[in-house]
Amino acid sequence: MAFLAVPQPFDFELTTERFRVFGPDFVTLWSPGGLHRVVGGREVRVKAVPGGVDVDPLDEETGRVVLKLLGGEFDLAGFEPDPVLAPEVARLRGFRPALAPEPFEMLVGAITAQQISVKAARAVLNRFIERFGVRAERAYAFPARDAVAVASPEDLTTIGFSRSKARYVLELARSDQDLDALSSLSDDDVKAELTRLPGIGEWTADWFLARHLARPRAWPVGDLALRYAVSAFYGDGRVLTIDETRELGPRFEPFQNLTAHYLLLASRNPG
DNA sequence: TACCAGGTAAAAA
DNA sequence: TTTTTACATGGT
Repeated sequence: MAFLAVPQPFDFELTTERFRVFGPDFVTLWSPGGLHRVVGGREVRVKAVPGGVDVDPLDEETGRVVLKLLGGEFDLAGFEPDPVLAPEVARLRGFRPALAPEPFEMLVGAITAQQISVKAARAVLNRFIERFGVRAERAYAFPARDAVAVASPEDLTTIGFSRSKARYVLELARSDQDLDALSSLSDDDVKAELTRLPGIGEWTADWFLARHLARPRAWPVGDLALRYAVSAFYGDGRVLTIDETRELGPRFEPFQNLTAHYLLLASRNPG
């Protein structure tokens, strides 16, 4: 049991909302007592305390993972939201976009969520985690890339992946792409590298920039929920097209990522 | 019961 | 080059 400071402002309940509202996440498992996650093979419990979180057990790697998970690297204090969004940012003060700490986890999660509802995707992904991941106490470690690489397409289609997605996940696991090395590239270069892989289009690459690398200007215009949210705040009554949503991006410069996350959270949680 | 949901690639026009 | 279609599951 040890205190880990989180940059202020920080609201634990708002930040962890996405680990509850779409159904349980077996890898980042929410319970009334706090968040459970496996780090380095050990289960860690994270709960809110004033000024940050209590982490048990806490070591250097765990601190790094938990801070990333809770969006600690976003510069919320320096966030200057668009005037239309400002009241929502004030209402939802302390919300930090929760990040996927590992790149493979981010990409498999995004592939799973392509086209289908987040709740449907969550059910499929949890079966994948049960099948290929390792359980500690309550939470599972996300399946290791080499454990997935030796799976068969049928292993994945049985769980609920489409044949296409089964191939995307297997080719990603077996690809020689160094996913950790992507963090040193520019936004455009990350997208160029990722979209060379089968099944990774602009939407998936944009969310990788947004929810794994925390790039300030990530703006996932292909995302249907984001288009609905943008349309609700900036539209004229109809749903904006992808191109129209893209054209609004510069208005939020350089806070596109935070803007997208606040728009989505505000839309899910109307005032 | 249908229909749609935080896309992508391949086929068809 | 642009438009259309197949895909799989879970919630409403």
